[in-house]
Amino acid sequence: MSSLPAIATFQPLYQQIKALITEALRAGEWRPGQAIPSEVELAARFGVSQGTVRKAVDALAAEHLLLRRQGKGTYVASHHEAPAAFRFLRIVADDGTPIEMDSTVLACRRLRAPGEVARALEQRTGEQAVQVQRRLSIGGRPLVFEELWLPGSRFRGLSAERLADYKGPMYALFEAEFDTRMIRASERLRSVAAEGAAASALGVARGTPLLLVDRRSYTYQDRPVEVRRGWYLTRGHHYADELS
Amino acid sequence: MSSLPAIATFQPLYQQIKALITEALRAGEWRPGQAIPSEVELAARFGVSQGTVRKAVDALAAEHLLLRRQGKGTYVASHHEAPAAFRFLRIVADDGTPIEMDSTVLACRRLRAPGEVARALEQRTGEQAVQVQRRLSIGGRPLVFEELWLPGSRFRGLSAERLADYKGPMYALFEAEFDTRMIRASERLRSVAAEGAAASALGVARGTPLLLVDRRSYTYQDRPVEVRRGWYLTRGHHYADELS
DNA sequence: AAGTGGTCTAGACCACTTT
DNA sequence: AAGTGGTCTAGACCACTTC
Repeated sequence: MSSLPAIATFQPLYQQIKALITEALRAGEWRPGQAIPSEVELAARFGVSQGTVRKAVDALAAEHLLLRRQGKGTYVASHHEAPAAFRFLRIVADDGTPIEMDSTVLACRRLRAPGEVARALEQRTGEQAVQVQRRLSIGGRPLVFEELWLPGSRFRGLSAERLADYKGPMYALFEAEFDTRMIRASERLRSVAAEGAAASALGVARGTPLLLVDRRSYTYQDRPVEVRRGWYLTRGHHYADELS
Repeated sequence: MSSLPAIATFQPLYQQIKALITEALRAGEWRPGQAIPSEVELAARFGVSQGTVRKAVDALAAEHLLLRRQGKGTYVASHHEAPAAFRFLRIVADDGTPIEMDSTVLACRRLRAPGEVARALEQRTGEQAVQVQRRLSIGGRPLVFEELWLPGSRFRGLSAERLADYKGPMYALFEAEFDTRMIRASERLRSVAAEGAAASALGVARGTPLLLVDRRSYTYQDRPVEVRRGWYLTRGHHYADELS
């Protein structure tokens, strides 16, 4: 006879299993790119049937936390693999050409987080944060200017050099070096006139229309870990979105 | 003994059931807002187990073609209900205020579809199409100017009057009056300078930054049935997107 | 009480991958 | 041959809605 759960905490078994697996992922029990135990093993570990584990894993795969590979096993999703990388890169050439952008790091400073940033990151006001500014170009032509803020505690040791030396998506670096995997993000898009740092970094006249993208990114269990603002030059490229 | 499927048409039973249900939806066997038969009835009709029907219905519910309601039944999704309406309306006030836009129909003409439009709608070039132009305002302040093209054959009888008289989302009208339910859409976003018809409809100076949204909408079985271009004034409002 | 979808189990067999 | 996830079935019971 096991103890009963407290009122209002009833939830289906498979959701409890899902939460346990998510917690193991957050704790780093299995690394991105690695296989997690088989369904049979997980069923034994949690004391439920394979069907229940399957339903939990299905849900996590639908959220892109896990990746199922028939005959091989179930893997922890990673930003080192193409499918994950493109989910967070929505800018696309008008003719469908795959894009390959070069990153130039313009700044990487440790500062006290401004109030708005601290709130978004759920930090105490004035706590340390890392500010990064960079430009993304394609064949020498500037396309994006970005400024992002990260919680200082999570990103100790992040520097302009490490950002510049790293080949591949920034989120892959965060995952590999700072144990921080971006799971989802919410964005707000606006059209604005170029000015200030964005205009000069992109080399366009003030007043040029730019797509302004404000992003908040979250890691496991919906913890916010990045605030990002990007200015996109949408000449020959566009932001792609699927509504369904 | 039933006949064997041809080579390369093997697919899981539940996907075949899913296709059969989709075809019934396309054919209008059950109307938007109505309940479809219960899982037990569908299982009997198709000669499979309830579990297999369940998996097919789960997939269709995940694609928002169906809506499950515990204890009541499974319903055909409808643009007359809030959840569906908001999936295709991504513009949101910065402070989160729910928005209520007034539509002013500026034009509704039957024309020969331009080449690009005809291609997008998979029509023969020169076939008839309906062009609609309208302005969306919020409290008297213009927010969006839109131009959209629909295949003439599907939208016989569509007129400026019917558009103007109808209360509610345009897709609800299309669903109720023209048997055409928009299922999904893909959009391309750019930042552009206001000019021409968009500038005058929105009452802004030429050169004002606008968010340009190009949309293609599809009905059952991925048939394209709408091409739409919208110019959004993003002052106090933004386009919201979730990446996951 | 009866009907609906939601959960959980157990077992069989299939498709794919690796050894 | 052995191990993985993928499909399909059958049956039990639960939660919610309606009569």
